[in-house]
Amino acid sequence: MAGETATAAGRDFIRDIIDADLASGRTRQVVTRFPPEPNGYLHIGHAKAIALNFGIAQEYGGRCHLRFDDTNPAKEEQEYIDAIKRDVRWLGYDWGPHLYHASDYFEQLYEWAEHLIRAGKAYVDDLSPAEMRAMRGTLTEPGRNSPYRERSVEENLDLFRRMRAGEFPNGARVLRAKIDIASGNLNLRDPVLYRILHTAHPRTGDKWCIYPSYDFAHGQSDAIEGVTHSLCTLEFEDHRPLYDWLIDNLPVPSRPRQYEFARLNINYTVLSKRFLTELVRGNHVSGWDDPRMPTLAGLRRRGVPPAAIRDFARRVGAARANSLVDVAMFEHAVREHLNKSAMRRMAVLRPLKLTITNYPSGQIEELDAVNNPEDPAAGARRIKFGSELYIEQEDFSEDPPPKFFRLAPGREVRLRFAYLVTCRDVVKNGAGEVSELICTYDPASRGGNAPDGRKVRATLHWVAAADSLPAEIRLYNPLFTRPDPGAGGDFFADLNPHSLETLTGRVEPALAMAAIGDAVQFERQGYFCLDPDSRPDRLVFNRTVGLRVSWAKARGAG
RNA sequence: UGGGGCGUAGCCAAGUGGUAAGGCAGCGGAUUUUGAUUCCGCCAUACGGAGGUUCGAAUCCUCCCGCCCCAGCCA
Repeated sequence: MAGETATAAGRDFIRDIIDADLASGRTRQVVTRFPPEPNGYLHIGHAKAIALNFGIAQEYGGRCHLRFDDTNPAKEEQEYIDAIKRDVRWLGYDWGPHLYHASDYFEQLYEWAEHLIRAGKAYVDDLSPAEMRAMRGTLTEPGRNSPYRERSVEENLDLFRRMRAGEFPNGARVLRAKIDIASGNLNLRDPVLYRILHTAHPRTGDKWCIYPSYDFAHGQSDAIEGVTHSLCTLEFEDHRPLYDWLIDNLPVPSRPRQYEFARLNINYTVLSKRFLTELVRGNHVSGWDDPRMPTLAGLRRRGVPPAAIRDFARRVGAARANSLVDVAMFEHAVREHLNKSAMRRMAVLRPLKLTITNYPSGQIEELDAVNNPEDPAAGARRIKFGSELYIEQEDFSEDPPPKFFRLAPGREVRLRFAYLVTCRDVVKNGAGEVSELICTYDPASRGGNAPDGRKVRATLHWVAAADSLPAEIRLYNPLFTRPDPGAGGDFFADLNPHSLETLTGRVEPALAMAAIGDAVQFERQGYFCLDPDSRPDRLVFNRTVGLRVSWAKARGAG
């Protein structure tokens, strides 16, 4: 992507392999593919794989295909196909005309299955799933050959064709590769190539009632498409011998190679489709796009820029060691991108009234406020100031602890872009809580500086009572309370009950013009974006990520 | 106990026989009308451990330890 960090593209063992393949002439043009199964939404772990595959294709002037691995109609849905395409595009990648489905190749795969049968390298097995499991052996004991293993080519062909014709019920028979039932690699113990599944397929409808297994579909699809480097995660490592066996024994048009890298893990969240699906189905979150979810849909709604995700993927790199990345690294990438682009606005999350007694009651004046100190081109805006304002509750302390620089009785601070004010009195409600601050201001400090040059330790954000809008503010915290959710045995017990905090704050009027998804920085608070739940009379903002708070640690708070 | 992998700082991660990149986090300091940003500095005599080869080893050899994956007609 243009504009990506100037740092050199990450080096990794995959790029080293490609360099060598290019140098030796084994590869002319690099072709990769991202092969999701449409049985759930994409998450940031997939983003790593997407960035790797599409990124490599871009760097080497090759191409990357989007291919749906739709070989199991029992689990796959059109909704997921649509969502995946939307998310990959949003991430910033384009597969051009190269949109494929494993189901596009069903006829060819079927023919190759017969080819294997004719070559005496595949057979129809009548064993039940339970029998097959019992005869497969264990991790330490070899399996035993199926009694159907030596059927004739003619009988296998006949049976396989009748499987296709729908003559048998689900589970009655399968087609198996004849490899080595005693192999130490369980994937080579006569793996299933085809199973009977009387289920309609999202794309092929009722045309098929037998479907190829992942192993039989994946490598052959790669070969059909001319994929040169088939990148997948570590758990498929044991499948590589099978991948190669099939390629070696079939008249495929090209010779793809599989390489495995470690999947992404991030602490305080979960990156497994199964668990994410459970969170959605169990209503632990509002949906796949709940901003607390690590899904691309959730991150988008939360306000994370796609470029930040790409950058994060690049920083994390691709290697073969299992790892658990600190979510702080992700947040850093998000802040880095938003800092440069987000307009600054003032918003008070937990309002505390502040009245300036020596400011002419009813008077309103306009002050200049820069939109983004990081980007002069972003210009400035006018904000209204009056005698009645709101500041942040946490910006006042009646009995300030050491190192607390903000407002306190008798203390003077600056109101950003406005004036220096001094707290003269504190008003409390019946419960003894501070409900209002009585202050005076220095008329000579307009803009925020006193003519005599005196300094203040703090600058507070604020909003004018009469010129601000109420808004719902949603603060998101980690979805889980422990860095490794589920490691204690119960994944749901680790859910963070405070992962969502909803507040009603007040924001400056300029925010009414925001569009859904627009990123803004609420000064001194963090980056926020307008949520789709917003209505003209009820703005709703999501906190994408907070600003760094170095002083919070000093006082032992979070 | 079978097969396949992986161990470099708190977290990622380069390194491929010549004397440990970079990022995140952290810690100092400068600047600052966001306790933000930015900037400067610090942060592995050490590469899971023990032997060995070599003038020289994170890199080669041997043994040991630890962790991950595999027994779906899921992907």
